[in-house]
Amino acid sequence: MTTRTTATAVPLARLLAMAFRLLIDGLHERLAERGWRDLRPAFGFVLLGLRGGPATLRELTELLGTSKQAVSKLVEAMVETGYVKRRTHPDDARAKTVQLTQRGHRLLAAVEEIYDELERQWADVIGRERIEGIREDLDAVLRSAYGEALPAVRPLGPEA
Amino acid sequence: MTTRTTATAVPLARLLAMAFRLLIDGLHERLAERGWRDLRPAFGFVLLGLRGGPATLRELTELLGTSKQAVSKLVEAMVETGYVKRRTHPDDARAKTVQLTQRGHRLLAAVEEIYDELERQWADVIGRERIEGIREDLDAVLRSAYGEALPAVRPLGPEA
DNA sequence: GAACGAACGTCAACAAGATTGACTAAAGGA
DNA sequence: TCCTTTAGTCAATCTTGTTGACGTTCGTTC
Repeated sequence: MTTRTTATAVPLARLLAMAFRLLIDGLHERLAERGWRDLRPAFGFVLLGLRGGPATLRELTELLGTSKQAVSKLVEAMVETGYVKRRTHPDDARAKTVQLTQRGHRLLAAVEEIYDELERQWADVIGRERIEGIREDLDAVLRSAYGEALPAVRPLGPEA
Repeated sequence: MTTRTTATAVPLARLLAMAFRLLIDGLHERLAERGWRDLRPAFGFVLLGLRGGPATLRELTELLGTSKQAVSKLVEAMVETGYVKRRTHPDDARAKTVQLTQRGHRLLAAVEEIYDELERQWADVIGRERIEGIREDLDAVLRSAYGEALPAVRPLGPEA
C-alpha cells in the first residue's frame, strides 16, 4: 500500500476525460447515424437543461458556467437550427425564456435513448451495479466539494 | 428496476465531466498557489505524456488526439516557457524528440503530488477502495471499447 | 410617483485555440 | 535513382469564448 501506486498508474483525471469522451463520441456518432447532423457539441447541455421545462438565459448561464454572451450566441445557433425558441418571460419583460421546439423534443428523446443504450453497453462490461456505484461515488464527491447544488458544467475547453 | 431511472437521473456524461473539472480546477488552483502561473490547460497532458521519457511530436499527437499543427504550437509554447526542449531525433533526422527540462520535471513532480493529494481528498469521502474500483471499471470499459491501447485524450473542446 | 441602481439580454470588437492546406526535408522501397 | 510516404512547420481561416458597452425593465427608496 504505497503512495506511489497512484502516481504511476493512469491518472484518474485522464480516465475520467477518456470515459467522458467515449460517451460523447458514441452519442454523436449514433446521432449522426440517425440523421441528426447539424449539431454543435454544446447543444446537449442546453438540451438537458431544458428537459424540465423552459429556462431563462440566466439559468442556462449558471448551468453551463460560461458568460451570458456565449450562451446567448449558443442559443441563437439553436434557434436558427430549429431546436429551441425564445419567448418573452411572462412575469419579467426583461427576461426571455428558452424552450424546446417539437424538433428539440425529438432530439432530446433521441439523446436519452442513446444514453440508455450506451449505459447498457457499459453494463455489459462492468455490470449495472458498478455503474450505479460510480454514479453514487461521483455524486458524493461532487456534493462534498460544492455542497448540495451540483456545479456548472464548464464549456470544458480547459483540460489537464 | 425500471429503464427510466437512468434517463431522469443526472446523466453519467455530466457526472464524468463535472468530476473531471473538479480535479482539473483543483489541480490548477493548487499549482497557482505554489507559484506555477504560466501554465496552459493542455500542458498537463503533454507533461504526462513525457513522463516515461522523450517522445516525438507524432507520438504526442496520437496521445492528445488533435492535429499535429496544434501540438506543434502547444509544444512551442512549452519551449518558450521553459518546460520542454526539442532535440533532433538520433535515428531520424526528420523527427524531433520533445523532452522535459529540469523545470518541466519539477512541474511534473508538483502535478503528481497534487493528484495524490486530490485523490486522498476523494478517499476521505468515498474511500480508497471505491476510487480503485472506479479506476478499474473505467479502465475495463475503455479497453473493451478501444482494445488494449487507451484512446487519445482529445483537447476536450467538444462536449455534451 | 419619480428616480436611482441593479438585473436580463444583445451587439460589437477581440483573443485563444484548433483546423485545413501547402510546403520542405528526410526516409524507405521498388 | 526515382517515387511515395512520413515528420514537422508556416500561414490562413474558423470556431468559440471573453470583455466592454449599451438599451430595457424591474424594484426599491425618497
